[in-house]
Amino acid sequence: MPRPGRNTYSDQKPPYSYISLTAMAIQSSPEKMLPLSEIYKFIMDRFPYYRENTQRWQNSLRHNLSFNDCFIKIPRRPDQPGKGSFWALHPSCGDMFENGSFLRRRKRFKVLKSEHLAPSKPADAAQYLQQQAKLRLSALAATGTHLPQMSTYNLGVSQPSSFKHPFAIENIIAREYKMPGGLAFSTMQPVPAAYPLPNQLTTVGSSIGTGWPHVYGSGVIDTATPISMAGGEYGAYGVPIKPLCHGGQTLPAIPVPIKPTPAAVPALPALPAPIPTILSNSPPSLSPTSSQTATSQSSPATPSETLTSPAPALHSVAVH
DNA sequence: CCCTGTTTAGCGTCGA
DNA sequence: TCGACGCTAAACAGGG
Repeated sequence: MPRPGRNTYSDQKPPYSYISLTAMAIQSSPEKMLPLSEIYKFIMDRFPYYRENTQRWQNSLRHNLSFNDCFIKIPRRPDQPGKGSFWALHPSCGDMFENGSFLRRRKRFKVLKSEHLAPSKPADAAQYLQQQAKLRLSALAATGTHLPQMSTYNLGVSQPSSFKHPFAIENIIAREYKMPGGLAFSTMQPVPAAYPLPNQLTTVGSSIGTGWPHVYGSGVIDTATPISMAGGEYGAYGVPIKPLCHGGQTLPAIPVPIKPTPAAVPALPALPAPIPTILSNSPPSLSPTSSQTATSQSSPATPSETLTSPAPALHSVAVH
């Protein structure tokens, strides 16, 4: 199979499904939620391949957002003009890619139908979620807790502030992005968070999310290309082959899913559920399974089994 | 009008 | 072989 050039994959389809690409984009944002346009932007900035045929893949991507329960829609606040809603990852979509392949999930993520804890009606669900979020936020504020970059969902969960979600920008793109010491995100953020957190942290990922410098174009990527992880040079994009979405129970900041799913409020209530930590800490031993470069199709080039993640996210409903 | 979002359908690939 | 999953196309509705 053709091995993509060293510096560019512009003509090669990245070894990631739209679901994983979308998840990456969402997770790269400080708020853990992005409007559709920003998701497009993220993907196009990062993967030259997707700068073409936009009509095609964007349609597919939209399809995925609507079709997959792992994505939840978060409405804009009235004072936030703009088109479309924000999209976030469902709290329990954690181990979708546990098998290490980002082309094919082991199971499709589906929201649990009989979530006894959750309200039955969508409307109630949204309200419920909002309440939950409020509670957590206020609790957080009260304790002066430093929001560990992730989300309020991590609250209650014994999680060290150093926790880094697999989708965390650190894991995803940190490789080639040398964040200029805590670049403030605020000023460059084109789209205000739907539900800004009190402590909108500005750690690493901050500068990336939406207004991040065109890293790719800036040469950071093409020149770097240092990583040789499974799948080969895709590391150049800084896309973590492994750490991506696995067990992380991260969440969009204060999501208020408006998905028309009847019982669309699964995991949230179960917040205090322990998360299969590990992942984040999983040694960066992205074993260079090298062998073959992922060519989108055919072989997912299962990039490494290194991320031994014993516990298959329990509460994540990988029903299907 | 364009973008966003939903839904349906068909086809190819992969894994059990 | 079959079911699940992913990709693509397309139609349609609603909103800015």
